[in-house]
Amino acid sequence: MARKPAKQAVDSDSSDPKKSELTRIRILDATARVLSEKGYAGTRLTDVAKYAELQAPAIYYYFSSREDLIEEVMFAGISDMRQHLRAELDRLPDGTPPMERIVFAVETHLRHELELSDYATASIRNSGQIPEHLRSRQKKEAAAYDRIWRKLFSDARADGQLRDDIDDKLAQALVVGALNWAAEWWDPRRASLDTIVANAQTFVRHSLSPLPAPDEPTGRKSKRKTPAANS
Amino acid sequence: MARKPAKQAVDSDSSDPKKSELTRIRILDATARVLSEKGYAGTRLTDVAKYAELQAPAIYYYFSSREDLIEEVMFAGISDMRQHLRAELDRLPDGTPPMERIVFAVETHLRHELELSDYATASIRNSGQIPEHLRSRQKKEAAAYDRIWRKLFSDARADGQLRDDIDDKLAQALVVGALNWAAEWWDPRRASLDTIVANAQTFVRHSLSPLPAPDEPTGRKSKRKTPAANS
Amino acid sequence: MARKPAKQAVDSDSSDPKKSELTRIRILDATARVLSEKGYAGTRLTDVAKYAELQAPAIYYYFSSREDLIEEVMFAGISDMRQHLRAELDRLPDGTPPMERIVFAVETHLRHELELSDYATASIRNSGQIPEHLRSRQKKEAAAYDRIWRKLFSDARADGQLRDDIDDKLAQALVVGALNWAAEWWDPRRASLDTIVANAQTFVRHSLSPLPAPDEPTGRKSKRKTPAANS
Amino acid sequence: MARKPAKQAVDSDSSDPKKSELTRIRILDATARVLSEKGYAGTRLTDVAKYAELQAPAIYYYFSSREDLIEEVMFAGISDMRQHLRAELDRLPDGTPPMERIVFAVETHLRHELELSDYATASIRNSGQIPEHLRSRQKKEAAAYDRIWRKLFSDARADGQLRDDIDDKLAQALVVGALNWAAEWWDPRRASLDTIVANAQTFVRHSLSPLPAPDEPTGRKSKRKTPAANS
DNA sequence: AATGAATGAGTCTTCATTCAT
DNA sequence: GATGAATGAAGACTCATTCAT
Repeated sequence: MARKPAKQAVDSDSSDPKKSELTRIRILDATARVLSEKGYAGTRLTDVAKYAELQAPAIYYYFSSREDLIEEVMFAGISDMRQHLRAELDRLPDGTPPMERIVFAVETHLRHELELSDYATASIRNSGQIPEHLRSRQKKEAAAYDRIWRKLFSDARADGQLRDDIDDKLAQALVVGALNWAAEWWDPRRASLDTIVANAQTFVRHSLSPLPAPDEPTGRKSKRKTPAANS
Repeated sequence: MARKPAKQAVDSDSSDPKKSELTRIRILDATARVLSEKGYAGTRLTDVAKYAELQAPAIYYYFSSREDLIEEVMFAGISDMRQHLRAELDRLPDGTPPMERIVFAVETHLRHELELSDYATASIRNSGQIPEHLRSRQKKEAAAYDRIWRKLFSDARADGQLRDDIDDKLAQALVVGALNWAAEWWDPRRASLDTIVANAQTFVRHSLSPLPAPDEPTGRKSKRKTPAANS
Repeated sequence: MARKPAKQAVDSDSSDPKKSELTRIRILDATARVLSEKGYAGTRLTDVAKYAELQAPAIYYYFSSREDLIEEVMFAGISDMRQHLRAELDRLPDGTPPMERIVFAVETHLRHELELSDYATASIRNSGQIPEHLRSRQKKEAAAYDRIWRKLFSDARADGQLRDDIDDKLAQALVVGALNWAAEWWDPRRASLDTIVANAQTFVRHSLSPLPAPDEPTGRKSKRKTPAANS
Repeated sequence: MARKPAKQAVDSDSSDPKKSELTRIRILDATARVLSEKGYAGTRLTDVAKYAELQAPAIYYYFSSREDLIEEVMFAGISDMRQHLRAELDRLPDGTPPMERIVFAVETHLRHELELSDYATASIRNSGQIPEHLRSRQKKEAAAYDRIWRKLFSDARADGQLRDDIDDKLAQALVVGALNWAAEWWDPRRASLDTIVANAQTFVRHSLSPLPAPDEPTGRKSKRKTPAANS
C-alpha cells in the first residue's frame, strides 16, 4: 500500500528515520489514497488528515499548501513509476529480445500500478484534472516515462518484431492505456495479480507481433501456465 | 432524451422542440463537458452555467439539484453508449463472424467516445469518483453494456476465434480499457480518428486471435489501407 | 456618519437608487467604521457584516475580496477628502489672502474628518498599516492632497505671510498632523466641533504668522467669539 | 524595567544581566517594533519571534500570553515617556519660564518618540486599537502624562504666557497631536531630528504666545540657527 | 532555556441552494 | 423562465498556544 520509501532511505543516513519524516510520509500516503479515490477537486484535507491520523492543520507543518502536497504526490506517482521501470529494465540481461523487454515492461507497469502504489493510480487518474500550474514537473517525468516505452517500441520495430500494419505510437498508447485502465477494474478477489499479468502479457505480445508468437519464454514471477482467471 | 446537442434535438421526431427543452439540453451538454474536464468534485454549477449561457440559479428550474443533474449526465453517458452499440451491432448482417463483430464494436465504442459525446467521456472518467448513492442507475446500464461485450467474447470463444491462453473476461477488460483510455491521449491533430480506429482494430484483432488473421475485411468508414498515424 | 454619497448620486441618473447599491454602500460604511476602530489587520468581515446587517459571505457579492473592499474604503477616504477640500477652496472669493485660505483649509479638513466620515479616519489611521500592494491608488491621492496644502503654504510664503524661522514643509506636516490627531482625542461631549475648529484655526494662524495676527476676520460657521471649550 | 534595547540593559545597575533577561528584552523590543509597524491585530508572534531571533513558543517562557506581552510593551511606551519627561523637566533650573518649559517638553517628547523608542510609537499608534481589558494600566499612565502637560499649560496660563483666544486643553491636544503625528511622516533622510525639533519648537511657541516671542533662548542639543529642512 | 510537533479556534472564501421578483 | 440578491455549510489556511523533550 505504502509507496516505496526510496526517498526516505536516501534522505536520512541514519537507520532511525525520524518520527517527523514518518508523519510526512503518512500524509503523502493518505493523500495518494484520497486523490486516487476522489479525484483532484474531491481531495479534502480533512479526509487526508483522517487517514493520516492527525488534524488537518498539522498538514501545514509539512506542506505549505494543499496544492503543494498534491503536486508532490502526483509527481511522486509518475516519477517513481519511471524510476522503477528504468531500474527493472536495466536488470534484464543484455541480449533480451525487444519484444521480451516490452512484455517485461507490461508486467512491471502493472505490478507497480496495482500492487505497490496509490501514488501511481493517483497520478494516472488525475493527470487530466489538475490545474496547469501544478503540472510542470509531472509533464517532464511523463515525457521521460513515455520515452522509455518509445524506445522499447522502436527497438522492437527495428528488429522486425512489430506488425507492419500498426503505428508505433498508437500501439504504445493502446498498450499503456489498457494497463492504466486496469486500476479501474481490477479486483483482487476476482483475479490474482499474477493472472492479470500473464493475460496482459499474452494480450500485448500478440497484439503487436507480426506472426503467431512461439510459447512465451519469459515472465518474472508468473509461473502460471493457465492464465485463466479466478486463480 | 436527446443526448447530443441541439442538432439532435432539432432532428428529433418531436415536432415542437420547445425552447425550454433546448435549454435543458444546453445545461446537460455543458455539464457533460465540465464533468469530463474537471471531474465530479470539480464540476461547479457556475461553470456549467457559463457554458450553457445562463445564470446558475436557472439550472434549478430544470434540475432539482447538482447531484440530480450530474447523475443524469452520467447515466446518459453509459446508457447512450449501450443503446448505440446495441443498435449498431443489430445492423450487422446475420452471418457476421464473431471476431468481426468484436472489431466492429471496437470501432463503434471508439467513435462514440471520441467523436460524438462528452457524455461518454464524462461517464467513463468519473465512474470511479461519484458517490455511491448516485450510482444505481449507471451500474445497471454498465452491467448491461458489459453483457453486450461479454456476449461478443463468448460467441467468439465458442467459435474458436479466441486464443486459448487468454481469459475472456480479462481480455475484454483489457480491450475496453485500451479504448476508454484513448479519450485521455487522443489529439485530433496527431492522428485522425479513422487512423485510431484502424489501428485499434488491428491491435485488438491480433491480441485475441489464435492465428494470424486474414486481411481484415470490415470497417465502416475507415477506408484507409495504411494505418500509420499522421494521416 | 455615512460617507458623502457623492458617488452614488453621480453613478445613477435616476432618482431611485437601487437597493443593491444601497447595500454596497452599507458595506463600505461598515468597513470604514470597523477599519477606523480596529485597524487594518483587526478588520474582520464578520464585524463588517454585523454593522452592515447581513451575512459575511454576502460581502462577496459586492467585493471580490477583503483586500479589495478595504482598498476601496481607504481610497475613498483620502480621495473624498481631497475632492472636498479642493471644492471648498474653489468656492472662496478670488482675492482671499493666503493665510485665510490656510485657516479655511484647517476648518474644512477638521470638519470632514470629525463630522462627515469614518472613511477619512479609516484612511488616516491605517495608511501606515496596509500592505504595499493595496497602496498604489491611495498614494497618488495622498500626493495630490499634499500638493493642495503645499500650494497653500507656498502662496502664503510668497506673500510674506509665513514666519521666516519655519520650514514650509515641516510646518505643513505639523499642522496637518495636529488636525489628523484630533480624531484620536475629540469627544463631542467635551467640546463642540465649532470650538475645536475655532481653536485650531487660531492655533495654526499664530503658529505660522510672522506677526501677531489682527483679530481673525474669517471662519465660515464658527461665529463663536470665545473659543473656550465646554461650549 | 529597561525599555530600550540591550545597551541600556547592559548599562543598568543590575550587575548581572542574565542571558535570560536579555532575551526577554529582545522579545519586548521585537514586539514594540512589530506593534508599531503592523498594529495591534497585525502583530503576530511569529514575526516577533523572527526579530527576536528565536522560535515563537519560546516567547511563552517569558510571557504568559500574547496579550500580556503586548500590554507590557504598550504600558512601557507611555510609562517610559512619562518618566522621561518628568525627569527631564526636573532638571530644568527652577526659575525657567513656563513657556520655556513647554518648548523644552516639545523637544523631549519629540526626541523620545522619534529617536529612542519603538515603544513610544507602538504605544501612541495603538492606543485606540487595543481591547479594553488591556488598557487599564496605560490609561493611568496616560492620565499622569497628560497631567504633566496640563501643569505646563496652566502654569503658562497663570503667567499670562498663553493667548486668551485659545483653550488650554485644546491647545495642549493640538500640540501633543502634532508631535505624535510626527512619527507618521518623519523620514531621517528628509530632515534631521534637530531640524524637526527646532521647527516644532518655533511652531508651538508662536501658536501659543500672545505676543511675538523674543528670540528663543533654549534648546538642548539644537544649535542650529536656521531651522530650514534638509539640513 | 528553547524547540519540534501538533492542535483548536477562528477567518476568509467558495459554492450549492433559495427566494422574491 | 430566469435573475439578482442573499445565505448556510463547508473547506483551506492562519495563528496563538500547548506539550514532550
